Amino acid sequence: MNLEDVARRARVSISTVSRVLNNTAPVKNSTRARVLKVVKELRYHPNLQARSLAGGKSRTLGLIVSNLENPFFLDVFRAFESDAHHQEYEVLVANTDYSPRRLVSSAQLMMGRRVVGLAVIVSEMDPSLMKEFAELNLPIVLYDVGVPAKNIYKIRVNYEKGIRKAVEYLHSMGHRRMAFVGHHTGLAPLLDRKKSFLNTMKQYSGQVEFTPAADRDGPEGGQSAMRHFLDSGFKPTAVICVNDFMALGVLKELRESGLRVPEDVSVTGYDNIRLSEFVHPPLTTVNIPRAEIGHTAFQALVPSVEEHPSEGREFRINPELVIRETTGPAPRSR
Amino acid sequence: MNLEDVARRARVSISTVSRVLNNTAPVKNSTRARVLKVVKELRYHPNLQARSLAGGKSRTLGLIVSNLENPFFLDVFRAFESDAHHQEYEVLVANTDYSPRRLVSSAQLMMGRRVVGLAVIVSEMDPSLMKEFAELNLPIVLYDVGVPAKNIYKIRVNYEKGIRKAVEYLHSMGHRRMAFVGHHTGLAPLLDRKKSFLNTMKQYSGQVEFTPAADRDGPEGGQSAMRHFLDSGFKPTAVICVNDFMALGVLKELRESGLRVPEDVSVTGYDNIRLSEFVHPPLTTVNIPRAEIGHTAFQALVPSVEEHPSEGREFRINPELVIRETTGPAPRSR
DNA sequence: TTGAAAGCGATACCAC
DNA sequence: GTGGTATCGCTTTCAA
Repeated sequence: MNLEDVARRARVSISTVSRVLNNTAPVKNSTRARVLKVVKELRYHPNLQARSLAGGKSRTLGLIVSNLENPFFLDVFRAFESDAHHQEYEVLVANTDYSPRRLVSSAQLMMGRRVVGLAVIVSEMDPSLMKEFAELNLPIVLYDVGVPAKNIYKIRVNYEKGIRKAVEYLHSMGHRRMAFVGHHTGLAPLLDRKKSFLNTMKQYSGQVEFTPAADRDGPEGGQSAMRHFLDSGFKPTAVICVNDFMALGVLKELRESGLRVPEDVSVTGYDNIRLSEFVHPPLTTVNIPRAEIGHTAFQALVPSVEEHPSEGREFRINPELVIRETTGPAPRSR
Repeated sequence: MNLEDVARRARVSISTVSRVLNNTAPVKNSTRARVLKVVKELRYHPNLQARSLAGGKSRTLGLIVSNLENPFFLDVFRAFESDAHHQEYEVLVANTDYSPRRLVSSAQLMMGRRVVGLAVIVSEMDPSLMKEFAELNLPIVLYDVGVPAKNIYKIRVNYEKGIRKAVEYLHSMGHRRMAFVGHHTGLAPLLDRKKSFLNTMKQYSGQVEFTPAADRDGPEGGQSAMRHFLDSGFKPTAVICVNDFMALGVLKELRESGLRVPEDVSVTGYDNIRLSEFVHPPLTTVNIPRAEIGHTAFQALVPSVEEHPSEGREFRINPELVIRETTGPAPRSR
């Protein structure tokens, strides 16, 4: 069903139908009513594809994330989507599961859909895609990764600072044997996080032992990474997790191994997802303002009239340590 | 940039470009190569809106859920999306936050996008929308709600049976004071769940006290509902939650009130989300096969060639009790 | 194997 | 106020 069907039935031209549907020009009240009536009767829904093709616009934004299952990304998505809806934008979401291949195909889908702005909140990357982004004439927001360009706005978290805060805190509590649980260390941003840990630890070289391990993102991955440490014989008194989602699994494995948290082992997460308060014990973590990231991304893509048209091309976040109950003094001995 | 730009540069007609892009007719190898080269150089991405407009098709499916934050829906989504991608379908997701208004607008968006199939996995409903669904000429999958019609496939969970299993189990463990934690009891399917609880309890009338409470979906809602019980003076020995997500909050509130689980209070969830194994103690719950729901929904919308074209118009799920560690014998006294 | 031209369902500009 | 029509970027006959 299309405009013509409605027009015929309402005994007007398609132009008029279009006008009443879009309020794009004055229409006599009686005809407007007639058209509206037919629209309702026919349950007519305008073809949005055709509309944006003809109009040349699209009010559609794209959002690509690495893992929707991880509440971190979900929270960013929700803030972004909420802003978008308030301004009558529609958002297309894509999930990559940390796969560069899927990142590329998602981006291509978005471009094919002619989104008017694209937020890429991922950890993986593809060099050629990056180059394409920079050459594109489309506002883009990049998180964690990416080249600079006039159409590209960046959101960065000073991840290292957060890690350092966690490590220093643990060290001050007497911990001298620490482990790092990460995932996808093949991906640059995630590798950097591991390096942040390693670098920070080197400051204590000689007095502190440390080692990293990696597994899938998620509780299962965290659990299996923790099991790896336990099996390997390296028994840390503190475990630093790359994110809260994995920390959930670390806590479980510890519990099942008969180790108490924080008496025997301290654990820290990263992100401060809401779940981190609902596990037991409540998780010590590093806060990253996910909603703010979502809002900022939206702002960068859709510069509001009131606000200054994005002065800076970059938004930096300083993470804060949130001390709860999974951390405590190092045990006397092991 | 469009087909014409590519065509001009490759010195062929747009028809030819279209042909190589879609493999829709034989093209001389040399010209094909030339076209492909230009496509790459120009970083050309076909306009998908135009494509589906011209083609009349769309390979896009719609999925509407009530609350993506609740892992139940996320799991359904992931299974659905995974199947879709394997068959080169794209999926549009919408989240309603249990709002019938948002359900209607999401559905309208999907219809405007001309999806070729729509899965509606929600608890809220709108009568007029339902009627429209039934009149539509579009395959639709409904979960938990809905009218019958030839284009409508239904997925139903025998929710009551699950509740009954939980209640009977708890009763057999000596529990005589039980509470039910739900959310959005204004919505029919959710109200039904509460009623299931109430009805089941009536069988034990005289010997068992019981009461329901409701709050938002999610851990915070669960916590606040549990606090309500505690404050009200009705101190249940067992708490049955409408879903695992809320149970997370119930566990927390109990812990913070100094009540032990399951020694002082038993708790059951519903859904068997993966997180239910990662909380402490691991949650006793009722399993609902979320992935199966996602797969079934996809199958119903996109009948595969091999399978029989969906014989039944309905798929029923029998939930199973999964006993873990949040349930135990009722305490001697309180 | 390739090109020309007729739609697809809207918007928007130009007349009347 | 309202109608006619070019146009958006593509697919799909139909000819050549």
